[in-house]
Amino acid sequence: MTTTGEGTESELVPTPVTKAADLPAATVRRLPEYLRALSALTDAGVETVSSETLAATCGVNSAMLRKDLSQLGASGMRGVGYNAAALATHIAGVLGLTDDSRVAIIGLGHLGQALARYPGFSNRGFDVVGLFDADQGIIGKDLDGVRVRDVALLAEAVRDEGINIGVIATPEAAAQHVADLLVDAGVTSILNFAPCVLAVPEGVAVRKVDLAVELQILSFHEHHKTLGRQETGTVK
Amino acid sequence: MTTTGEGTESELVPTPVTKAADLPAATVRRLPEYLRALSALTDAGVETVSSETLAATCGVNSAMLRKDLSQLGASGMRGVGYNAAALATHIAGVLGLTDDSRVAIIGLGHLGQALARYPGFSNRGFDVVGLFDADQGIIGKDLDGVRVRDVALLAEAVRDEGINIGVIATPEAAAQHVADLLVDAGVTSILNFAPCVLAVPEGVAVRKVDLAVELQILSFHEHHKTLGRQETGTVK
DNA sequence: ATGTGTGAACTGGTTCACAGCC
DNA sequence: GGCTGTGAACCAGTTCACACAT
Repeated sequence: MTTTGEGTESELVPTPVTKAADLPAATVRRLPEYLRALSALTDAGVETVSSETLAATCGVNSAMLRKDLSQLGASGMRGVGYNAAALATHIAGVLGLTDDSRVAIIGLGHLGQALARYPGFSNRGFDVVGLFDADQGIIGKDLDGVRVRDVALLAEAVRDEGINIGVIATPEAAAQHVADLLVDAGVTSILNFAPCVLAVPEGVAVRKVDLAVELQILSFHEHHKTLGRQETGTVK
Repeated sequence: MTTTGEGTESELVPTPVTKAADLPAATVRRLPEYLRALSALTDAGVETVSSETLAATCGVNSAMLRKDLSQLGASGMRGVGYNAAALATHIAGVLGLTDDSRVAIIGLGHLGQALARYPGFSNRGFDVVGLFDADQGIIGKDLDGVRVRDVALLAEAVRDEGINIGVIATPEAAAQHVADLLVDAGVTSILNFAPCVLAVPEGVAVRKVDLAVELQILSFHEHHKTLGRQETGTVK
């Protein structure tokens, strides 16, 4: 079974480790936002940024930002702030973005095609190297330079092309099967857009994005605003 | 059913209130998943379901499910379980799905077009009645029976067509402007796909979906898995 | 016997407030 | 002065375990 991480190599090292082994999940969720804000700042020529300023642009509390950053071994200068460029590099390193991840998208309906062409992926360190579908009408089609292949070739491609993230954009009915294919081929990170819960073995990370769920949550707030008085429903 | 009609505050009322006024955010997030699982069950002919079973299909702890349900005034029968159909109806009522929400999508690039045609919206009680863009090359185009209009007509349409949810699928640069338009037109629920933090007044609910962020979170886990095992761990 | 409903314990996450360094 | 780093207080969310209804 998937060996549960056992990085015994650096246990004796006495230094304040830069290693970000087990960050709280809540912290990890916020890192990409920090990174994006920092990129915007450095692009604008900013060199140093205070936790107060950065937190404001990310919509979070400054104390939380500082705690998050200290948890990953990043450090600012007291009285000054953080070096924006260095901090961005550090966060990118913690997130493992230094070498591009190789992504396969399975299911090239409207959503899958949109994902395949989504500039935010390539812009932020993700190479979409594989597109797969079961529909002969789509197989062979070229999307921004990547040809759609038969899903039967998925396992081979995962091995040969070092794909390490699978994005499932199939209909619900096919999602679990595709997940099984990915897992069998050795993929341990899956992003699932199908509206269903996937069963995967331990050690495989699955994140689910259900577009309709987001609308339903908004619907709840909308519904309860219109019930009686208005409510401060500003959620994140 | 769902007598959630009264909008009056009920602090003095001694009865076990059916009111789902301020549900914990964590509970609200899970309701759509419960609803989806229940729909699947009723479609399969199931009449009664235990918290244990339902929780398993939703991937949550059964005690949490029971607590969630009791918090919205739903009730099962001790020793038996929950009536699947009645529970589904009740949750739908709490989420405000009894009358379809009217959705506008702004920005019809690849992602916006995919959203416009996403079957999960109409299937789950959302009417996409408005499509808007600023690009003359897209305005006028017909997407599954809905014509793309000039974003200049957005405010008018919001008022005339009772649009109450806005979905922003524009590039980052336009997102805040569109959000302002929506807010000015009276929309208080926004789903934002642009990778930026929107500034909105109190009382406006914004949910953000950043597709790249999800990949970055997966990247983190992937990165830290491979710190322990350096070869791609194709373990079965 | 079975499975809900819920107080109580627990875990994780956020905010506060201030000591310490620049 | 200004701002980071962090213990302590606080709060939300989750799990446990069991009384109680059917």
